[in-house]
Amino acid sequence: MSSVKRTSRDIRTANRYEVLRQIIAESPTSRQELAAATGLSLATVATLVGELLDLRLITEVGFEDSAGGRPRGLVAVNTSGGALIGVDIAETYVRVELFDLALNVLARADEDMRPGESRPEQVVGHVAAAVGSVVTQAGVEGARVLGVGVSVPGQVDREGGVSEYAPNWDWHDVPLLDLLAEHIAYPLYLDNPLRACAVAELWFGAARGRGDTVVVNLGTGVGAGLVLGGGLHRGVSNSAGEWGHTTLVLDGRLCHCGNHGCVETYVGAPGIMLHLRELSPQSTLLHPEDQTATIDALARGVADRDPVAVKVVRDTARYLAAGIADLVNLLNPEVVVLSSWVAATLGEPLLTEVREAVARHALRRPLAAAEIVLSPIPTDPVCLGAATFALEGALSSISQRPAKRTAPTRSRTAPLS
Amino acid sequence: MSSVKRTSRDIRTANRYEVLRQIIAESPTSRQELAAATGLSLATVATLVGELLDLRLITEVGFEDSAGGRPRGLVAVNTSGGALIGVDIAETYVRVELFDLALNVLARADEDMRPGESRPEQVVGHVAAAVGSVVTQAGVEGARVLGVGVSVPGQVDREGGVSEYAPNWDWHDVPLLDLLAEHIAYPLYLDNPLRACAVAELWFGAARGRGDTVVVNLGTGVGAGLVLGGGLHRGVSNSAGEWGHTTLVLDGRLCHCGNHGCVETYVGAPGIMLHLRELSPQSTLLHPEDQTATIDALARGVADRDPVAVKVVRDTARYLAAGIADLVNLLNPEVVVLSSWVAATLGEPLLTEVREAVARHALRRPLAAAEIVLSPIPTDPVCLGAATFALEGALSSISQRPAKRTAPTRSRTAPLS
DNA sequence: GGGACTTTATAAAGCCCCTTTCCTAACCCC
DNA sequence: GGGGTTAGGAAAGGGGCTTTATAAAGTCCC
Repeated sequence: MSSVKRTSRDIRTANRYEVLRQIIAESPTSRQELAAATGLSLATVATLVGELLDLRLITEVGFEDSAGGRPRGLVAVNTSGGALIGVDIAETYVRVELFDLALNVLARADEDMRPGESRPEQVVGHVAAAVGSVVTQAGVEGARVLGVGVSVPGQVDREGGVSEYAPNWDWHDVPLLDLLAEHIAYPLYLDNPLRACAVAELWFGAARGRGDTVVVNLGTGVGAGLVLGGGLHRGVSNSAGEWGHTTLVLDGRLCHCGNHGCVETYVGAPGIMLHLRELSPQSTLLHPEDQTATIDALARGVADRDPVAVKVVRDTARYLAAGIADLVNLLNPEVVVLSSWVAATLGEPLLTEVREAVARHALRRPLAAAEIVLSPIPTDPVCLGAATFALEGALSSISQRPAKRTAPTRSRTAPLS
Repeated sequence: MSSVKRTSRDIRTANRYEVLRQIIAESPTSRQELAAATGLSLATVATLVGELLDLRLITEVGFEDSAGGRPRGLVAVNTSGGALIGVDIAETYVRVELFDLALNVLARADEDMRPGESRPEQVVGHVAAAVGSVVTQAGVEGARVLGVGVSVPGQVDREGGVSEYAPNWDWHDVPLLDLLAEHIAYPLYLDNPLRACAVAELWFGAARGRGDTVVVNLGTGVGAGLVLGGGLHRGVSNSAGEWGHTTLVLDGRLCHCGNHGCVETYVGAPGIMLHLRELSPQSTLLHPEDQTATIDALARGVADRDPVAVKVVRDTARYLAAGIADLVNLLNPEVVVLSSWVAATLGEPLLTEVREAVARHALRRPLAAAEIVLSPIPTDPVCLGAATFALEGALSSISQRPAKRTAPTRSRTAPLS
């Protein structure tokens, strides 16, 4: 057989996700509202809510006022019913956040990594320390940590928990989860930041309750997470979404991937800095060794109508829009989300320019269907997405039958005669 | 709710497709083989085979020799159990093919359209004439025609049967199926050639039994059909796959879509001709008014090691490969199929060059997973795909309960107290 | 030629989903 | 406190798939 075997169980899992998503999004809510929002029958919603109650993921929190008639029972996320941890391993830092079940950040730990620290053991050490730290800070008991999602750049084998290739450290087939498991006792889940951001948007962001979505990630690196058909599109070897190395300019700038003119070299933070330097080598906006400071300065510059800043952002938006228009034509998504720190920092001015430029490039019909937005997620989307992987893991590992409290009542009748 | 609601019925439909696909692919086959090939249980396969037998789509054709044990019953496509018609409406011609249920071509009719003939009524007239012709030629009774699939270029609303936008004739919102229904009494299905080719590959070609596939269409126009997650990816407004207008060269050749440097202007037949003319304006390969003749001549030229032809094909392959590499990185498919007449005509030499050039551009991991092949479909893939839409339509409209042909033979034993 | 063994195909039963229907519970208002 | 109204749960029903049992149809061998 070819593609994954679909079974009725997948429907159940998807519905369970959907209901929980809805509850998290709108926290005191009633079964009626859930049924309306998900399109499921009241009975199904009731059983799913029952499951989630049994798992202590949600609790009953009173009743709605009624104007004649039995009042609706309200359920809400049981914020103290568990904790989820998201780990964002990046090139220069490790960030770990601990969330309650409403996905509020309860604790955060950042560890900087010096340029030399590229051995897996060193990275694992930082992660373990930070995870220990957030658990202590938040004061949760270990037993309540439902899982730890880990995001590591590059190519990932999620089932095996292996970082197959991490370009920044030249890792090859590092069994990251096994190494982490020696220090961390909670269930571990591995994936990469592109997919973490995408799943964060799917659960809590601009893709929630919408159709096909492209999550465009603008950070130091660039990539796209694809939410197609209601779920993450992973491709056949879990490496879909490598959009950063799409050729944008034939024979353009040299990229570290070896090709020329990749999207990433124009709209990634280093590419933006390069453009700024080319335009105005002496610009006060430029902080040569600090991407974050430079992008921050650019954003302020745009607000102050600094012509250089405006031009840099506009040019960046045009490059970006050329790429996004191609995505819109190819995939015909309902939503395109601009995510990650560069997008968050440059914000509305970037968005406006991108919208205009995409409108000039894309075909009419797919364009009409596509809405381009900034990510509405206020915190670090990678940590949030990583934690979401842990949440999904915890939810999908419910398979034990409800235990059917059958006393041993001579179940199988003896053969009569 | 957002994306399509999935129900257990969809599973059944998918399984029915899968079983029939398998039977068509390997025609006398047994239930055992089907179960092994599809991963379904024997019982499920048996019921599905029963359904297909009831529908007269397949028949029992004897038994396998056995070496001890009951021999396996063999089933095969019931070629004479029905006919399917595929209609390929293109810019300059209408081609109609009539297929038996094994998807062999039984009859074909081509109608040329003069440049002036762009009114929907004129096109509909040609289609109706050609459909009538193939039915007569093949000598099938009308009642045995299960459906007619129609492919029309551009943007299509398949539910409504409307051609929302056809660039070559500047059609807007033409209710094509309604117009056709006045002349054609069979069930009608509408879509566009990109998706027709993709679905042809999914059922009968390189995507059968494989994972995610990109079908790259090289004809006068260029586009991509996406087979993701075991089914056609349509996007949110059924216009996914518009890959021909992806920007390949910033500020490159002007495209009729209004942009510059679209893939289509380089690897579509007119683009290839333009390149040939630029390289060698007096080339004997060039047939200024005839795309087909020129591409044929190019193919022969490559076989004869004509340096101009070789260079044109190599350059075309490089442009094409740059685009394909981006698709491979973005979608991480298992298969990339080169389809349509330009790909079929240029054949192996093009494929070889494309493979090499993609290998230079794509990232290692997605590249390793992707196999690039020529379409193995020997006939017109658009007609075949269109007919496949009709087949899918006929199959999915089975909802009537099997009627339980219980002769009153007291089958159910009376309760023996 | 008839048992023994093997293999296939169908029937029955069980489990998992989801939905519809019915009924009780809970609340408002008069 | 009763009538009207709405919520929520239990039961029944329908569709799907699988496992297990049984019937059917062969081969092989004595």
